[in-house]
Amino acid sequence: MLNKSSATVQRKRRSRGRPRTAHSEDVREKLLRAARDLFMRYGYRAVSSRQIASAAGVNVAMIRYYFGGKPGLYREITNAMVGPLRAGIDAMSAGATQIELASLIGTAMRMWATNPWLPGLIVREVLMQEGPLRAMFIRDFPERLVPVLEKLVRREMERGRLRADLDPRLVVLSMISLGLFPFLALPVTSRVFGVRADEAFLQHLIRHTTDVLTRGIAVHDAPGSKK
Amino acid sequence: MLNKSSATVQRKRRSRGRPRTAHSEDVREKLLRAARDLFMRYGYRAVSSRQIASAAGVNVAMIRYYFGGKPGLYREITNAMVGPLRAGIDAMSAGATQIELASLIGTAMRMWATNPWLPGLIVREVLMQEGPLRAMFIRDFPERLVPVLEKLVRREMERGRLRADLDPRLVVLSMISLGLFPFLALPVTSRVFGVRADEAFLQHLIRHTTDVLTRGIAVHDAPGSKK
DNA sequence: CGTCTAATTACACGCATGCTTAATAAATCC
DNA sequence: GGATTTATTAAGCATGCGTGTAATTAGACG
Repeated sequence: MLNKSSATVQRKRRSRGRPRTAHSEDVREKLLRAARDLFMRYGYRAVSSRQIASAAGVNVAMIRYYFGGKPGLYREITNAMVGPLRAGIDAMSAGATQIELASLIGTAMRMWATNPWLPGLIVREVLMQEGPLRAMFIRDFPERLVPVLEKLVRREMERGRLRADLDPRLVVLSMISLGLFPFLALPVTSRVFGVRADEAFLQHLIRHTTDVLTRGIAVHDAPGSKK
Repeated sequence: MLNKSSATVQRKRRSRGRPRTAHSEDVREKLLRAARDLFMRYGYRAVSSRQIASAAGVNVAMIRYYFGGKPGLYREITNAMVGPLRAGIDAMSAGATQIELASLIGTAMRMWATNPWLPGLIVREVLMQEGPLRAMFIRDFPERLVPVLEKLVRREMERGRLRADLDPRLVVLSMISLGLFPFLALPVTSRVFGVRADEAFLQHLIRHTTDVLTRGIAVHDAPGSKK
């Protein structure tokens, strides 16, 4: 009878107040998950609150209710993703004396492979002019990481393990370039290079990268000794 | 007398119709310049038509008048910037037999230094999910450039100039990483690494990069000969 | 049972966006 | 010199944005 009154609709529209079964944390969690996916794929500005809410299947106002607003949601997500990385840098900064340069790149690359959103997030926030947290990111990453790496490189040079005729700062830059860019390019790489981004490829890539880098910056003192 | 009528204002507001002195191409040019600066700095989505018009000092409607709309303006700009690069790739694809791999990176790096917006533009359009021209960019760049480079690398391997135990596709990836990323990072690099982005630094960077790359991927057949 | 709190919805506000249109005036043409 | 074309402006349109807010309801507490 095409009844459009509100009394008998009861289709998919949820009624107004508090829901019957209390699944409180559920909404918060769903919002976080949807927002993480969208923000990491398209960036902060390109994703709207309504898009996030729609993807999470909840009302828009819940963003304000749980996170205070769109920036609060973004901050929550970035903090969660970036915390372990920051901790890693700090740990490296503390015990920098017993770290092997060659294994460091493998560690970093494993980090990118485990958290595939991180390279894009860092590049978007740090290198492009985008993102509302740029200053924080720059303070957290390049300004903390680069001096540690530079000191490491200089130490290895003094010990005669790295070519001393190279500019240590540019060696650091090359390390970051080789270690980070392939993961930035991964979505395109898999199509253009015809490779699959699986564990086997990751091992292959790490071996290749460390190989190319070390045979470039390592001193060739005894070229015929180790094959 | 606080006269607010339109007859005697005559301040900065231009009168409605066609301007007295015909500076027709001027407006078009000013729009292109302003749009190029803004688009390259902040990306397509983050820049509004009104921002561009305001920066160019012209009316918003002129964007539609001259370019049909915001996408038309963007297309015009990207085409102009990307044309020479595309031509370069095609030329390389044609006469790929007499190209030296080592000098190629220097050429590319000089290209980035001359057109500082290009690396950011390419990364934004190709690697991130952003940008309305992503498909076109992918077809124009990685899908055209990568096979050419790969063939070049394989040829150099067959000639015994490059290590044959490396994966040619990953060598190409490393070349692109080392050649492109430093220019992506340039705005941050200059602050974090404490360097100035001048001609001297460019030469230094090119020398360093080719050095690191070639001593990594080149065959060490006569290690003691050239010191 | 009455009150209070937590969780959720619908709605609307003000603003910015890209785009369109009508009006207008100089330049040009026949 | 009247008609047409070209270049420009102001105003407005629909849409989408982030954010508020009042209403509503289930559960908790006394």
